[in-house]
Amino acid sequence: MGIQERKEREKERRRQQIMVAAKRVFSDRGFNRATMEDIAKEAELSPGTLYLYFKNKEELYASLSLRILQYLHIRVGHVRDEEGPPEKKLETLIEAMYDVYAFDPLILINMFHLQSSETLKNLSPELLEQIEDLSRKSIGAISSIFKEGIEKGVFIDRHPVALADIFWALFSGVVLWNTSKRIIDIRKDYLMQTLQAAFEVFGRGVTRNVALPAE
Amino acid sequence: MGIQERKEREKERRRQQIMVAAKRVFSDRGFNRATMEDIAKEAELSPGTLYLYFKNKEELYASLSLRILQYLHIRVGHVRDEEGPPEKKLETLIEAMYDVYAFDPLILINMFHLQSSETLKNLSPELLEQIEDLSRKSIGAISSIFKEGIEKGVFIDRHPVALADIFWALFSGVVLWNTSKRIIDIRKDYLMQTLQAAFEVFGRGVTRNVALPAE
Amino acid sequence: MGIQERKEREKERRRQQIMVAAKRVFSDRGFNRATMEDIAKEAELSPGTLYLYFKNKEELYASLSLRILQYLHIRVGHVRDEEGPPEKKLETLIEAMYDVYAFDPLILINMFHLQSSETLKNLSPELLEQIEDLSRKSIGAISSIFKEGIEKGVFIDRHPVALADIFWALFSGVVLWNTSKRIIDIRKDYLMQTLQAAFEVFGRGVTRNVALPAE
Amino acid sequence: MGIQERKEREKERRRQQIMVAAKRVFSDRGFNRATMEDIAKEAELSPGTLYLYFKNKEELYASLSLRILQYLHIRVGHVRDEEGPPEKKLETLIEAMYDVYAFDPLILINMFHLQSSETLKNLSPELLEQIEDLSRKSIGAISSIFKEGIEKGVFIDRHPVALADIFWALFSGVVLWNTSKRIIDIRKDYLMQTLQAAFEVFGRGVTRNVALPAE
DNA sequence: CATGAATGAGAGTTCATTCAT
DNA sequence: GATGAATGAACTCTCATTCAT
Repeated sequence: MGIQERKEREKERRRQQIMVAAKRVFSDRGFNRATMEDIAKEAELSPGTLYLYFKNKEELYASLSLRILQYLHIRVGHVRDEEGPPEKKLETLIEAMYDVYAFDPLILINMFHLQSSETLKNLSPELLEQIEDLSRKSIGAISSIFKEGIEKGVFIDRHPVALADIFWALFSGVVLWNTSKRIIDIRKDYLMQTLQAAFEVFGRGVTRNVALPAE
Repeated sequence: MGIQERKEREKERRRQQIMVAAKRVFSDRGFNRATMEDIAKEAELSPGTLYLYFKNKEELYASLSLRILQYLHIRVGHVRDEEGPPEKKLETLIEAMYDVYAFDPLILINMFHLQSSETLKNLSPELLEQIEDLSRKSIGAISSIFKEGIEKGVFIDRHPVALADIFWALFSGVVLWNTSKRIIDIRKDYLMQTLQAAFEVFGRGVTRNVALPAE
Repeated sequence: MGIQERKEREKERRRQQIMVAAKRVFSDRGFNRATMEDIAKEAELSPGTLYLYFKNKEELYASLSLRILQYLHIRVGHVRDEEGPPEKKLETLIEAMYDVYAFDPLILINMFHLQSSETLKNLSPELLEQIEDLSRKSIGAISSIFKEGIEKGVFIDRHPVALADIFWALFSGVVLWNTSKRIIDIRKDYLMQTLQAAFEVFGRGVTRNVALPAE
Repeated sequence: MGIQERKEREKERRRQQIMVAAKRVFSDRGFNRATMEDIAKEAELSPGTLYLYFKNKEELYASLSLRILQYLHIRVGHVRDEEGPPEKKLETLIEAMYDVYAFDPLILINMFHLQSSETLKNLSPELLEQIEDLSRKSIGAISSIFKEGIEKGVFIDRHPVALADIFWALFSGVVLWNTSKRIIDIRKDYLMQTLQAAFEVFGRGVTRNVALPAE
């Protein structure tokens, strides 16, 4: 058993090693321009080995997203389950988003690309299922937060899933649009300011309150 | 002169014909899986002809975005220049977004993909310049609207460009996230509802008002 | 008839116009990298027009050689037919070579390339026949000069055609090798000195004389 | 170590295998008409494999020349370094040329084509450097031979490099011109006789001697 | 398990040539 | 005769993937 376990651990380590390399290469060159050989070199492995751990290039790419989705899932789960008023939870949720971004910015952007792309259609059913599952659960958890807020009269009475979608769309939209602007003008990076303002606007917009705090 | 003109018109028609075909194929298969031969077949032309009108595949892809960017630019310009209070202008701006979406949903999604992708880096300088220019001007026009609103005390006092970025990011984020959800579950399309709610939240969030309308 | 003639002349003028353009483009870019469109642009004509005057690209290329071959043929013919001792004729022959080179260096190099290349195999029988004919006649004329010299005891008793071949090979070899050296080191061009020395060596080598002039 | 060595050897064998096939195909069809697929088929390999050993078609073509250049370099080096009077060295040098020709006639002709062609300009700097280097050294060695002969009063007092150029130009010119004649009239091949006569003429021409042997 | 040489289908692109105008 | 847009075959080259070692 001990041997079994060690082998398992080693196998997992290898996977991580590959994913770390893949992340770097995909981030550098983008999905198309990155070759499996590039990744193999970066991981100091042979191309063949990559295929022992990942079915193909697309799955390797998608696998990167999985980790961050898991992290997202855990974090929003915690936010949903914590004690406190909805306003507070929204605040914590926003903080979670910053952490999700900080967890791995490049992979996050990778994932947003993936989400809205052709690649999604060509994944193996199992992997697609995992991605869907984590996405659904995360959106579900966010929805719950808004649902609670609506029920407590704190948030405006819109479909909780819609609010969750909007929240997520705003987050991903700002990150992507910022990336795009930086491609054009590499010097300026206003992501944090823009995200902060975006969440502020969202908070104000979703909050029902008559007596808004003086902005 | 008549001949010259006719030729010009025909040339433009050919371009359109190719772009229509390209749009279909790119939307169907995505950028990578779409081949120039696919597009040529769809356009009932030979592969070589495509290259008489577009320098390469990426430029053809990017050219699709240009038309919608021009439309966007015109629409937001009008909104900025029209008479009326900022609240009204925001409403018109939101309507413009619906129209931009309706103008060509597939191309719009194409464009959002383009914005946040490696492809952007590989365009010809001229085309990139055009895209940048229209983007900058459009964001600039949206900024002006918010600036006016801030100065008149209607909108919260945040950097107008940040508000414009947020507005645009929200729009693109919702459209992309919706697309993503539909890949997973093809049956449901809540785009319009979600967009509406998103703009409502944004409107509420950006409006300074003491006395918010009962939602 | 006058009209007929004028048309003929104009047609010939067009041909020349194209050949002038072709020469420039072929010299600049080499056979492969030169495109028919390049040549058409250089000639300020349309690609289609080129095909009214030349069957295809290879024939256009080969046609360039024909003019210089004709010039060569005329010049060596004159040398053969002139009065004077063989030594003098060899001198005049050498002068003719300089003139052939000066007649059009680029085309001459073109022709040497053509001679020893795949292209030769793919010409139309008529054109090939013309080239062969002029080559044969020119080599024939040179042979005659040597034959005469041999018979008069001035030149060494080797097969006159062999001597002609050697003479021509030396000339083309020096020109080609010089071209090659200039590709590598563009600054130095010792063609004239080398040619002069080459012909001197040849002259000394082919002359039977017991009493060689002190060199 | 044994394994390493075996792999090295096998790799070299593969390269040879490809070069042998390439030689055949290039000789048959010439550079342009030969396709990489042709060569791959001839080598009983897949097109992709060719690119594991050669960067592109031009480099494969040029690589053929390298071997013969190396052989040339070695042979002329030996001639230069051997003991004996200059006349004897020239004789040995001429013998070396026959051997160079015999070493691989097709490749030699290939190389002469390469030397005087556009292809040369498009090689990778490293390969070009190698070719240049070997050419320079070989011409240098030949020059040394002539230099010695001049100093000893055996050869006429011309620039040794010029004499080397002439010698090489004569050799390549005769080989190329013979090839050309054989394209036209495939039956007759007087190469050996012509070469012999050419070298004889050259020897006589370059030798200073007052008392030439009766020819 | 790991390797990495080999694969080979397939891509984008070019360009000599044609032909309706 | 001249045009030049259109053709489409053919090319080089890439790279995800496989499999014998």
